[in-house]
Amino acid sequence: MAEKNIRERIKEVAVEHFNSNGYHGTTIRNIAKDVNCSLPMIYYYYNNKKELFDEIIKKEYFDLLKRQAALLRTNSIIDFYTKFVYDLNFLSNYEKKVYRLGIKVYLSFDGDEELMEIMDEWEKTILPRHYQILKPYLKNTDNDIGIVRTLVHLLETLIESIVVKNRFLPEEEIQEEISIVLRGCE
Amino acid sequence: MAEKNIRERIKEVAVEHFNSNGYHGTTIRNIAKDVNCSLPMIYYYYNNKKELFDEIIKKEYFDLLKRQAALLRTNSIIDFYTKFVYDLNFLSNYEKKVYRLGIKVYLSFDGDEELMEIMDEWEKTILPRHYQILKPYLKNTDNDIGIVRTLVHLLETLIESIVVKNRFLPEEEIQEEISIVLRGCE
DNA sequence: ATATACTCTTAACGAACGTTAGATATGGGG
DNA sequence: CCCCATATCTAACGTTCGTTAAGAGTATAT
Repeated sequence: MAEKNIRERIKEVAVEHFNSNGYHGTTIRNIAKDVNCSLPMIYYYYNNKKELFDEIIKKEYFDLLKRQAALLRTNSIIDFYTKFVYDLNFLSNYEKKVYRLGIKVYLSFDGDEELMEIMDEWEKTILPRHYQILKPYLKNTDNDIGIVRTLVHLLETLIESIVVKNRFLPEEEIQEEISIVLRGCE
Repeated sequence: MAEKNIRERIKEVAVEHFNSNGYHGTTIRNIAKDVNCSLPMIYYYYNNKKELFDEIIKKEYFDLLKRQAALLRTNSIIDFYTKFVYDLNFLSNYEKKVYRLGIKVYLSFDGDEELMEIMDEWEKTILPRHYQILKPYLKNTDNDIGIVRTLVHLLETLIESIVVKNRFLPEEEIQEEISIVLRGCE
């Protein structure tokens, strides 16, 4: 047993490498080098390269999404979404990279078809979920769904800015943009 | 000389492969196989793999962006942006793949640092350009820049939906979302 | 007809890859 | 003290990769 659980160390380093170089650009040798262990050590904990990648997406990424979705609601809907996005700024580097990797698979820039299908299933839940959250604040006009869709689209770009492009988004900017879309609500 | 300019055929097939498998997942051998030519043929027209990738991004992708930016303006600003996005639905498959590949590099999911820098330069021009376009329609309130930023963010997601996720976005949906952000303008 | 320039091929190079076989170290239970 | 399971290593396997050397086929110009 090394200083830290080696299995976890491997996963952490793997996230880094998959993130920077993609699935095919990442080599088991380089991961081993950064973990400071021998090459077959990785095969001791993971059956193969794909299994390592899969665990990151299926466990780490989706755990992160669920943790995020369980955020408590504040009394203002605009504040809620602002906080939702703003807090992403303060994810750990590891979490940000897992998130980034997930988005990469979500956009089918990496991973395989099996992972893509899992992502598609998740995507279908997004709109209804936010519709439920926003429902009490909507004014029952005929473009309610349009507002939800627009907000979700905006959120997607904001998340990408923070997580994928690694920018820091100030709270006021986030609030301003969300307010523009939700203008009239609440 | 083959049926078509072989150099162009190679580029077309390369776009396909880089798109599906990323830079590292793409092999010169597989490109050659799909082009129906021998492997060194590719080295006859391109010095190496990276040069082939670079030409696609530096020439094809940016040519596409410039062609797109040169769109004529209609009299309504909402119609202008709606058309801007809606027309993406009808890009050729080749153009869509080039676009997708460009976005992949833009999000630094592929490519190298040199290409990333070129992208960063381009990105800096985006906000000012749209501010110029929107200027006559803005009401000189203190969140003018916020509206421009929100619109650009929304456009980004819409473009991604069509080009990256390969969805078809109906004109009404696009118009609805843009209207929500530009609500009050014009 | 012969030389020259362009187009394209077969065959191979060395390097790097994912993966595995087999041995060694380590540490607790009988 | 020895046994056995777990943890880790060195060394190698076969495959595939990017790239190139060397030359064959073909058309044009002299």
